[in-house]
Amino acid sequence: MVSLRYFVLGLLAQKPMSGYDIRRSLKGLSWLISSPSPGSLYPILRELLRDGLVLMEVVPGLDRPDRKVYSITEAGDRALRSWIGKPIPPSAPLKAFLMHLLLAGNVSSSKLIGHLRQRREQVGTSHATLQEAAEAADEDTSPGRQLALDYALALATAELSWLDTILERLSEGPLREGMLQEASIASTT
Amino acid sequence: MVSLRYFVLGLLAQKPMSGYDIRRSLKGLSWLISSPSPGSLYPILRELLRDGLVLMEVVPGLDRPDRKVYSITEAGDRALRSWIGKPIPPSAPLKAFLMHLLLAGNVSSSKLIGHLRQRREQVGTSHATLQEAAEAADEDTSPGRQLALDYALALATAELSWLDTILERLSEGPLREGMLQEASIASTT
DNA sequence: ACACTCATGTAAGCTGTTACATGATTAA
DNA sequence: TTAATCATGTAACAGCTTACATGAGTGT
Repeated sequence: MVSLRYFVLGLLAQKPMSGYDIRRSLKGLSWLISSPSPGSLYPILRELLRDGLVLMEVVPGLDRPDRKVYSITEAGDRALRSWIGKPIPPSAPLKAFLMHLLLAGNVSSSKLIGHLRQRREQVGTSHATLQEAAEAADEDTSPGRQLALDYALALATAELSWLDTILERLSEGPLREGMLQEASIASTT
Repeated sequence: MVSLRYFVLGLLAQKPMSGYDIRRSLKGLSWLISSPSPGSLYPILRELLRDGLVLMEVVPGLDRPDRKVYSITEAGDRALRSWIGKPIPPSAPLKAFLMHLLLAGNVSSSKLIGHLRQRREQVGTSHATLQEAAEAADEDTSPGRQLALDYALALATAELSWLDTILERLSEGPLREGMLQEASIASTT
């Protein structure tokens, strides 16, 4: 469900690329996702091709190996948009959400806001749960547990505040330059 | 490497339990880890038994099904401590780190501090990377990418500040009651 | 001579998941 | 009688990873 598959499709939606190009692209996003090994990327490309979501063209390389350049099809575009529209399960790791954001931000601002709102709710719920657990903790609670709880609570609080800030700004108007860097810096310095 | 395996072992180090008990215990920690399905838990117990890290005793239940109660062995205790002592790879998800913290906090405060310091370094590095990426962003950077970057940056900043606060407090003295709740609240309200 | 980048792939394994299967006891 | 709790497990699959394999060209 995290699906590198769709993330790759999202990259191909921007421009046609070979497997190697994709790996380089993904390395540039290493702050977000650990670059997939060829062992996962190439099979994914074959599946996308098999399912008709991409086309493949062999571009002979002069002085270098041939490249298989993949480009997205209309069906692929539909599949991508449908995937972006789908809600993200609360259990999904943060990275899955960031990947969704990244793709949604390139496609539809209303879907983007929808995702942010949904995330705000999910984090709000888990924040409440954490706070209950923290309040229920007493001197019998193990130190490790107390630490872990406080850690998780601090992060949930920060995430919540970031989401609220961004949602407020987005409700005032569309995404503009300079709107973002300030959000994180202001809320944390 | 995340290893539910060792987390289960850590639970058994506190008191002997049956598979069912463990599942209940883990449900109580659902804010930390999604309770493993029986499909992953029972095979793990069999492995631990096979490797001599736990013992198993069948406790016949009157009026209810028999229970297989597992208890940790000396070898299991050694394996657990050795695991807790191992550094956590930077690529590990946050949850893996929290699990480590939780176990380490119950075992050795020096190892706990070691883990926190190591995490501080790792988050510091990724924070620096994120900040570089954020500074390199210009008006050509896609909105999705800007958002995702800022999101990740805000979280890394919050995590860093929590870690610094806790490490400072721990350097002044051992973990005491009331030391924690304040940490997250102070840094976020 | 050695290592690195370009470029593609396969095989085996790890760590988990979902869904299924079984069967007794207790509460609504 | 229907559902929930107690208690154990299997089978199949998902989504990766690591390590291996191949081969040309370029730089030191």
